[in-house]
This record gives sequence, structure tokens and C-alpha cells, in this order.
Amino acid sequence: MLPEVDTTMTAAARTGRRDRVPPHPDMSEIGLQQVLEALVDPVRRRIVAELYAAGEDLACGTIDLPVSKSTATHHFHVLREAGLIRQHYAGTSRMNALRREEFDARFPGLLRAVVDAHGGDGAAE
Amino acid sequence: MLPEVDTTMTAAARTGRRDRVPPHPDMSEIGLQQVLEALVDPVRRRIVAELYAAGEDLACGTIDLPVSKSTATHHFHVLREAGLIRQHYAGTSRMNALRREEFDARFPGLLRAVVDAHGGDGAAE
DNA sequence: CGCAAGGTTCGACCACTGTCAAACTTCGAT
DNA sequence: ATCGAAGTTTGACAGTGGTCGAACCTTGCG
Repeated sequence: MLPEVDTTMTAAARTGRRDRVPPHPDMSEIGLQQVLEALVDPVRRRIVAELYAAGEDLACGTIDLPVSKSTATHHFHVLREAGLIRQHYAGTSRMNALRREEFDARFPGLLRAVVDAHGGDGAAE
Repeated sequence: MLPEVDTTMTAAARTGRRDRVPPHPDMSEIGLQQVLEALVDPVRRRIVAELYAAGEDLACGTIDLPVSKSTATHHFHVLREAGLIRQHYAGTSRMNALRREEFDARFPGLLRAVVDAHGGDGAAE
């Protein structure tokens, strides 16, 4: 289909993807073990807490983390695999959002409890 | 009081301790990090879940774990240090109980959320 | 086109933690 | 006094996971 390649289009547009979107697991595939392993890391918990507080999509860069870019990528990956966040690209930036309702349906009260405790604890914002 | 030494008494009784009691941290000293590190281990979560279900003190031996005794000791130690359980000796056995109310006051909803999720998840009881 | 910005992938490294066996301690009972 | 049961302590070992730098890949823009 569409044999003529329009070079003015971006690669994403050419392939029919407005936003590249990495694979997200279904909530039913997520286990508690995985979730706790994700939340046990302070950096990841900080990400979750900020997304929770923001209540909307945040670009990666918006959240400043005390680690290198490659490590940050790693953390976002873990959070995504644990069903905690949803990611999609917008230009060169990656947007992140909490999968709040979904997650709460699967693990009622857990996210709230952790974020609350995180705030009252050594949040160091 | 009672100055006459009754040799029929146990050493614990003679020294005025009915039960030896290891040091327990105050809830205010407990951090979320510590708690999550404690709960992230499946064996420890299993212990917590069983104590939660039992609702009363359980001897170490009552809870059968898929690990050696020394490892079990380690796990109970971690749980105690994280403020999750209270321990005391009764004879040669160690009794364990959840510090439920206290813990819930410090981290509202957390224990409940984790135990609930644990049950619905790969509890493998 | 060519370049810079923002992320990703890859390898390597290091600290931490769960695990066990062996030796030791303490209590209860014989 | 002695033995067995129940835990503890210690030391060692292996696997895992967070960390980084370097090289690479896209996208947006001049």
C-alpha cells in the first residue's frame, strides 16, 4: 500500500504510528512479587510518588532523578513491566503516567498506602 | 522480693524474666524503605500472611517454611527489625505475633493491602 | 542534509541479600 | 547430669539488581 514514499513524513508517520508505544502488560499478568520489587527501590518510588501527585502525564525530563539516563531508562522499564506506569512517545520525549485506576482495581489500596507512607517518610522532595 | 532462691525455677524465672525478649524497635524509628525491603521477600510475606490470618501468637515451628532453620531465623529477624512482628520466648520456642495495630497506625492500609494481594496472588497455601 | 537533544542498548562492575552447613546455646525432660 | 529439641551465630557462597559510560538510534529543526 502507498508505494510512493513521502520523505517529508516522519518515520513514525510513515509506519502509521503517531506515537511509538512500548508493550504494556495486562494487569492480570502482574504479580504482587513484581510490584513489590518495583516499589522497593527509592528512585522508582519517587517516580511513582511524583506521578501520583501530578495526576497527569509527565515527560521523563520533568522528573529529575539522582541517576544517569541509562539507569533512569532501566527504572521506567521496571515500572512499566510491573504495570505501574503507562508510557508513550511525544516527539523525542517520553511521556509517563500512572495506571492508577487499573492498578488499584488489581491491588486495592496498595498504591495509596505506599504513596502516603512515602510522603510522610523520607520523601526528600 | 522473694529473696529465697528456688532452684526449681528456671534461669529465666530466677533472673526475673519470664520470657527473654529480644529488642524491638519503636514504630517511630521504622522507615518505609525498611518495611518494603522486609515485605519484598516471598518467605517473609508468607510469614506475615500466616500471622495475619492466625490473629494470634504462633510458634516459629508452627509456620513451615521452605528454608533451613538458620535462614528462617534471619527472616524473623528482618521482620522484627522492620517493626512487623513481635517476638518472645516461651520455653525453647519462639513466639511470633504481628504488630498489627501499631503498624497500621504508622503505615495506614499498607499491611492490609499487601496481605490481601498476597492471598489473591501466588499464595500457594 | 546534518546536527543536537532525548532515550535506549550493551557490558561490566559492585554491593547486597538470601541461602546453607556447622558449631554453639538454652531450655525442658528423662 | 545428660540428652534432645528449638533457635542462634558465624562464615562462606552464589545470584540478583542498581549503577555507570560508551556507542547507538530517533526525532525535530535549522
